Amino acid sequence: MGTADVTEETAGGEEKPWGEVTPEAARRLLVAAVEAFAERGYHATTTRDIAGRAGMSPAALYIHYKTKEELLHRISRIGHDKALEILRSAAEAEGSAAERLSAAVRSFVRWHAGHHTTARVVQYELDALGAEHRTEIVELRRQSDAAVRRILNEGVAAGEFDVPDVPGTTLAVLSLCIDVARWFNTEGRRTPDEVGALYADLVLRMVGVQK
Amino acid sequence: MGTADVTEETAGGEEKPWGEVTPEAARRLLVAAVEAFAERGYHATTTRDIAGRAGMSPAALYIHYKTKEELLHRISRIGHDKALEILRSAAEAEGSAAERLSAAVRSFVRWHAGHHTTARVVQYELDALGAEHRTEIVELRRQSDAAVRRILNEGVAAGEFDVPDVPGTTLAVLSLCIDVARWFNTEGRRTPDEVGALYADLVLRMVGVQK
DNA sequence: ACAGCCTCTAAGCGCTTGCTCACCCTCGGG
DNA sequence: CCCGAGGGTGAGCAAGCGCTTAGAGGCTGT
Repeated sequence: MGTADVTEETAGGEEKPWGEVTPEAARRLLVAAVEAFAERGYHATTTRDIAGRAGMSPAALYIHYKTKEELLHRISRIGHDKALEILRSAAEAEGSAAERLSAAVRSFVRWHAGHHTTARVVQYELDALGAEHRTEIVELRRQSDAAVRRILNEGVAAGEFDVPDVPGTTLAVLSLCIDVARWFNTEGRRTPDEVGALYADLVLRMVGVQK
Repeated sequence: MGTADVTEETAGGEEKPWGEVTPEAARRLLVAAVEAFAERGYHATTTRDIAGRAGMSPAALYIHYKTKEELLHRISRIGHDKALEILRSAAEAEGSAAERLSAAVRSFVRWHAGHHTTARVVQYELDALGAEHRTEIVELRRQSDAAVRRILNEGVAAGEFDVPDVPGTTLAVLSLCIDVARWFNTEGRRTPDEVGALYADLVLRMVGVQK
């Protein structure tokens, strides 16, 4: 089955939300689930609600997904993959540590703001996953942590950053970015780009870079 | 069995865990609910689970609380009151803006780490409240926002801080502090005091204060 | 044409949920 | 001694839950 790669790079303009989910009906169900989970939370969402949003009968869900938890897992997995990829591609680019940190925070935050419904599910419904699926996802988060910590360490080694507590600052930077998914609102006055720029600036200050 | 052994005293203030909840049985139920909500979330917690943790039958809950949602409201209200009071007393103290900001962040974070089970319910189960209760709580959060923004504005006016975007930075500071409740773990290697100190330092850097 | 397959539905099963109700216990004041 | 009041319980109700099953409908290849 699975054709592969999850990576569909958002080049410049177009963006197809969940293109990698292949049977069209399965994609509709998944999109409906993301909306419902983000709005009411996993446990408060019923399978009937998901199917209803997708314009299908409750039973249709079980043709494409074994359980409601599998739906959450798929969402969480794809979302984490995408978030991690975004972080990494910025972190592994060329340039000074300050430039890479700035780019990583900017794009990571922009994703959390722009896809805040998905991000909310991805970041805040982790406990609803079964034990096995959860450990799989936790491993992905460890990799996000490692990516950020690496930039900080390199910045310190190069004398660019002044960071007394690298693990603690790594935690704080990621926490700051992730929490964007909680408060960001499309009707608010800031665009994802603006929040990304603001946060990149704030994080550079946290590591002692003057502008 | 359960004696009132839960007394965690924070030096510097008279504080009994949930002393203001008056019938003893009601207090036990509320403490049980905080634990359960923090562990599994509001919607995944059953009234039977809460009653069971308090050593009572499921029906006992309804002698002291009209609904499960009222329990959440009581917890949320008391928790927000306490968090806001902690923020305010630091914010309205004497001293420079930098000193007050540092103290506010330190104590706010310390509370979120030390009482992370309560804080998790208070900060992340807001959507589970009914409409009326939610707007009441949202007003309290607006006041937290105002308290922090005031310090930032005063610091900028006094020339202590360099903050281009005061509302945005206010949001970021509060977001950073609040998210502590999500990741903090008692078994981790940091104490609430250490996290508070680290975060106070990071926030001072965010507003452009050199140490 | 039609068999084989996949998608989707109507109906519903077994179970759990939030919550209720009739009744029992304990206890202080006459 | 009885009394009434209020905290507590066992049993259980109506509703809603995740999920299953039997079968209808519509493609495709021969």
